[in-house]
Amino acid sequence: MVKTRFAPSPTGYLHLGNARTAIFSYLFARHHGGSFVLRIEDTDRERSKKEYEEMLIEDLRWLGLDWDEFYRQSERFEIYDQYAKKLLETGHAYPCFCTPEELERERQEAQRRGVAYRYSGRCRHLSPEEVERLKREGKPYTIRFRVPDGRVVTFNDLIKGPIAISVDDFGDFVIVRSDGTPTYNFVVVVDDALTGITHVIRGEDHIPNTPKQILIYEALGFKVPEFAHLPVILGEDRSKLSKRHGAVSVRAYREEGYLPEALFNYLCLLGWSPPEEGREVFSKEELIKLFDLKDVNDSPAVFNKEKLKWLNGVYVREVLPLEELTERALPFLKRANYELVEPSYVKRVLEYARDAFDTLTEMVERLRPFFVREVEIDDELWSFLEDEKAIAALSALYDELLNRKPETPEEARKLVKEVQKKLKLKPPQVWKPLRIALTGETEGVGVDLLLALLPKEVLLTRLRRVLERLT
RNA sequence: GCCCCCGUCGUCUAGCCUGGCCUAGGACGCCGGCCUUUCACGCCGGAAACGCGGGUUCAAAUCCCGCCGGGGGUGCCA
Repeated sequence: MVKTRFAPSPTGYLHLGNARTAIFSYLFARHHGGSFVLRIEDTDRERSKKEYEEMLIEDLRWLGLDWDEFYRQSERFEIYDQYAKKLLETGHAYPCFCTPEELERERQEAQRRGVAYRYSGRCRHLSPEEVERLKREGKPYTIRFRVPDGRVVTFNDLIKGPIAISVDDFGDFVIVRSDGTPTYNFVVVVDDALTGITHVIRGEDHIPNTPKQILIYEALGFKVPEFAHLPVILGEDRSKLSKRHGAVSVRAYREEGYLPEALFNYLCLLGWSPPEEGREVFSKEELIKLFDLKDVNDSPAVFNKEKLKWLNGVYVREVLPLEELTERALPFLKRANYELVEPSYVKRVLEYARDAFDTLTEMVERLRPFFVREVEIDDELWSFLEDEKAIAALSALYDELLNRKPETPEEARKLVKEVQKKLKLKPPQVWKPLRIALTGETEGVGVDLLLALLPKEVLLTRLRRVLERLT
């Protein structure tokens, strides 16, 4: 059975790149009817924070992911100890008493000579007696993995194809720190092996780690899983997507009024393409059905906010059921402190005006005239209203609305047209002042919608205030 | 420096494995038009790419080599 995992470290918000990795791992597992594990990689106790872990989980859930198993590495230290001991016993690892200062010197020396740095292996050959003596003296030590000489580790990456890396590129590496905590390359193997992960799907920045991990798998007698390394997500300048590029956390997009379904869908389009050409809008269920690692592109993708915005708009106006869209919209309208935020009313407005915005924060702006009681009109716009014809049109409209409030946009257009004809005006001569009177803007959603949807008394109040000031 | 990965329109991508169907297809964005009470939405149309140089071949985006460019790694971070 297929089993994948997503293993974030709780050191910050859920990054878009990690979110995509999580999504691909999730889709792959679900596609194969397998299971998906969430593992918190908090072995670095300095940087790991409980709050981050909570936000990570919340964001993952918000995106629509669910998992079958959950655990923290910080709860499994005894297990790692056990395996470290085993490596020590079998000679695959050894204690290293080199101090950070000594290692730093080695590193600088290597750099000065222009050669690749790798640990010298100085502690490799300490006799058991020496080790005992140093330990008794209380000298702190790390545990290093003994990398076999001259080996070339190969693996067949499911996305990149065959990869071969010589162990000459790295020296014996630390698997247990001097404070007794295990390091990433070690625990990742123990956990993946013990929990039966069949496919390790992660970012391509982990490719250099893979041979180290394969050596540990072998030393411990574990079965080596399949690996799939996803190309990274880039910013506009083609460097790895980071804070410098603006909003890069799932949280930020959530707060900006993006829908989880759209973000999920968009992230999938970054690097993966559907087998059937020409379609880009997919539900999670469809993605589970269609997703395959063989359709993942092996070159990095630039994150394009414009396209995400467009796709979000597609979800807003076409995909989400009206009921659902209303639910999502309400918190945003409430947060804006609008007065006319009543669910059934909001639903009715969205029914007609959902094609006017791409994101929910954009909605808050664009649909403002529907939800506030009164609108402000800038001085410069008054000049358009201080016009004989405009005044005539507005007062005629006001009189009509008094006893004939239109219930649909069609009725509204009919009513305005009658007034326009009667006063012998051109359409814009009545629509434009009416728009300004009702919204304080020169552009925006259809005025017919406002006439049909806005409560009668709100409509009349706005017109009355304008007319009072004009006459 | 060394190691690894990558290189099709501005961007996401299809095509590459299994050369000819590619006059290189789709999408976002951009430009123009239509619709229209405005802005959008929608519809129609357009500009826009095989990094460079060598091979192999009747034929190369597709296969091979070199170069250039970009990215990542090089920790007692993950």
